[in-house]
Amino acid sequence: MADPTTSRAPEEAPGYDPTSVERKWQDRWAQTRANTPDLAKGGKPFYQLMMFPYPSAEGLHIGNLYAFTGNDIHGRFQRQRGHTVFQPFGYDAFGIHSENYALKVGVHPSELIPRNIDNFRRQVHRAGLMIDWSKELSTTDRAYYKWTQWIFLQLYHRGLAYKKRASVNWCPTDKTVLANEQVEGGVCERCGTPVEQRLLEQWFFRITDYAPRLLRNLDTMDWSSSTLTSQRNWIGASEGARLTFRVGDDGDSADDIVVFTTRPDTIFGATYLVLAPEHPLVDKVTRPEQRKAVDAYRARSAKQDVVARKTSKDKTGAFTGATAINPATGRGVPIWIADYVLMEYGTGAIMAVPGHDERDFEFATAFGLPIIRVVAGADENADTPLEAAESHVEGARVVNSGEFDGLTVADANARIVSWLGERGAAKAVTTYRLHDWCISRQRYWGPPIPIIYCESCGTVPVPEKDLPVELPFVEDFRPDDSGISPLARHAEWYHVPCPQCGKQARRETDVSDTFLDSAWYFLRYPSADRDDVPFDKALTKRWLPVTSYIGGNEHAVLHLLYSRFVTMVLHDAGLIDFEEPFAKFRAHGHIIREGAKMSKTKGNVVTPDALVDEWGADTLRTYLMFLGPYEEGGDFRERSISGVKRLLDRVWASVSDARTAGQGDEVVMRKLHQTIAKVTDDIGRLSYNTAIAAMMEYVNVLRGHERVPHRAEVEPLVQLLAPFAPHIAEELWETLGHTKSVFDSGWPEVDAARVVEGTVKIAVQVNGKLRATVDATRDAPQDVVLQLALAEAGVARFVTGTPKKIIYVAGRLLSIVV
RNA sequence: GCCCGGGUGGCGAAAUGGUAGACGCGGGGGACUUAAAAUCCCCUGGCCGAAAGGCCAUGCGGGUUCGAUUCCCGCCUCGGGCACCA
Repeated sequence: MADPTTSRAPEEAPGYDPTSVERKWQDRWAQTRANTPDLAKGGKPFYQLMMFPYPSAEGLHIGNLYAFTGNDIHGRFQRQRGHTVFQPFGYDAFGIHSENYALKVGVHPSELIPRNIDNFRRQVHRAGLMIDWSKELSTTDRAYYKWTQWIFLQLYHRGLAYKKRASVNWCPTDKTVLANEQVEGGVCERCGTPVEQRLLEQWFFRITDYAPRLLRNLDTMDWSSSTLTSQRNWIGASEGARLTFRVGDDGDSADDIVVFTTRPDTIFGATYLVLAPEHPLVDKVTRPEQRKAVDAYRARSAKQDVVARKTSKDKTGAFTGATAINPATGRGVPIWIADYVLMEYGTGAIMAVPGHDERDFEFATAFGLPIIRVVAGADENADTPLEAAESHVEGARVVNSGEFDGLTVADANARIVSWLGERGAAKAVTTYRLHDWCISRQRYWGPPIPIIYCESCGTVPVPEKDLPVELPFVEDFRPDDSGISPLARHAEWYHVPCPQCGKQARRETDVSDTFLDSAWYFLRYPSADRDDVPFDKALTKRWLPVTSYIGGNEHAVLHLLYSRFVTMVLHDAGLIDFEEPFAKFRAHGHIIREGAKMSKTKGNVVTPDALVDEWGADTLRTYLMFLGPYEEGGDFRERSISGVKRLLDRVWASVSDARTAGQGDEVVMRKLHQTIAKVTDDIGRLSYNTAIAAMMEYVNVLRGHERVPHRAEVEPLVQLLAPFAPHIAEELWETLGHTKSVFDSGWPEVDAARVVEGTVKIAVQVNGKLRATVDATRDAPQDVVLQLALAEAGVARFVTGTPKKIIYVAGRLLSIVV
């Protein structure tokens, strides 16, 4: 870009040069530690948290910058409003992403990650974010993951960490375990090979124990409603009942099959039972003559890959030869196995009601099992034939159900549960869809799980004093066919004396899930420079829970739920005094480009570096926020960035011109105070785009006449602009003769008296159509406005007789109905 | 299939019951300039009309209301998430 200063006459103020202004203020902020608040003493603590990024090799993505800027504006605004604002930054640098990238380029992650972090830090610095760099952290720091392991131990000691055999996603081509996020539509996201299931011993956290609380607290939390909804759906509570069916032709066996259902009212229509193929009772109930068929089916479904299971919903199954007694009808029903029943949900067994469940209907049709109607809609009766499963509830009544016939679904539900309950065959329960959190990763790049296995002592947690269990340097960290972490190949590390008996023992070789790293980083930040504690008690009390957290909704479930869970556990352990980590959470939208998602494969990625070079960080920041409503995202169109640059140029010019002291023009000052009111309100609710538009409007008024602006007209404008464009604001604030930072200058006050207009335009409608506007005082009485309105030819023309009705909204509109 | 968002000028958008299109981009015209850039000013939803003015218009169809982009009912469509959850 041409340097605008060269063409200027010497007596004119120098033009706006973003590069030098931004460098100057970034350096000054660093020198004066301007963004490092005194966490121990600063008044009105305000913890503004942004989601820390995974430091990819590609560098900062424009989407990262969009997220950070939205936080930064809110944080800077709060600071100007008088809060001590803590806005830290860090890196979520462990995990499969780094590892896979390292494998691809052949550089060890321990070398790659610091490099990436340096690049991220540089880019974040250039963006002018108000970061307290004294508390910077990376989850890969020894001083960080030591405490991640400590968190594991806290859960372990409270009985919330346990090991069990569970299936993992296995890619036979890459010979590696895949996280769920790496499986797209049943195939490996890297090579496209169908993913298989493998059974491995894995560590789990008992998050399901906390499901009711995780769900209940949502009702009173100040979070984006979309995020709350996602969490509710993910936890997925279902109200229903456990019903017990006794095995055997006449219910003589000692075995009970317990099913879960949300529709106990339909039990009279339960014509068969289905067990998940891996259900523990399958072996026991299967009759000898059916053994072969059952075993064959179980073998097949165990081997079946994920793709087949996800794409084909055809119903398959096998008959066990056994029957059980329906506790409501007293009749025998056959017991089948089928993979449409999932072992992980409910009890792993269902009562099938083919008349009123689509899946059961398909299965019953395929295998010729009886279908009975037990619910009838308003225009149906007990004998209306069923063409398909009918699941209606509202206005429906129970039929073919003995003494319960004629009851509504809701009534029948309650009555049947208590009726069966008296005989010990039913119990009302709530089932959750949430599963326990599998934290094991058979990988290299993560914090080793701090557990030691000893022949004599069994599973022994690593004593706290021995933390961290350091991640050793392993040259070849490629996962292999064994499904065992590469850490097992490091003999000196792997073999370790038992902390209890001192005998030769071996370490757990799994590392923990990256989501565990990020489930507590907000607790660490205020104490990030402390090595002796995970988080300082006093600082934590003062700074947590997080005051304001703004992040992407892609983390609506996992990260935010895990963070809540870990916080609750630490609360229950008496380590912190709050159980919800984020007092306020807002989900921001996503940025797309020219109507399409930005992605490397589409080749439409824009890089922040190039944009900062060309336009300056202030313009880029402000432009990103101007694109659209922050909570909905925006469409990046580079051509329109010039409008925002023009705003900054005009503000620069106005301040440079403003030499006159005094009151300021009345019309301009009124607009100024209206603008202050709007910008203040808009930033508070993250409506950044309209705040910027309001400032543009004000600048249009300010520069509308051929006149020299007064100081009083521009000074508050600089303060309003500061959160969006911090560098230029500091520079202009200094130009205006201030020695303190604009961020310590406060926030302009609205003078309410100046905001109100003397006369206003009042819209006049006839039968709902706008016919004229009239000028009147804000509080003019209806009669006066009506007279004015009728004097308008455009109104009189349409008002022929006496008006039927008149609606008057003072200061806004007059509506005449004829 | 289920859940959550959207659909408004040429484009990004604003207005959450009260003058639809603020603000910005793009486009057109003009001023300044030898010229260009920059800057500044004016115009810019569609149709009819010389003008005054009128009519139409917020995905589609209904409804409530003096008045609906906004609230209600039914659909179409795009984006995101989940998916045999009993």
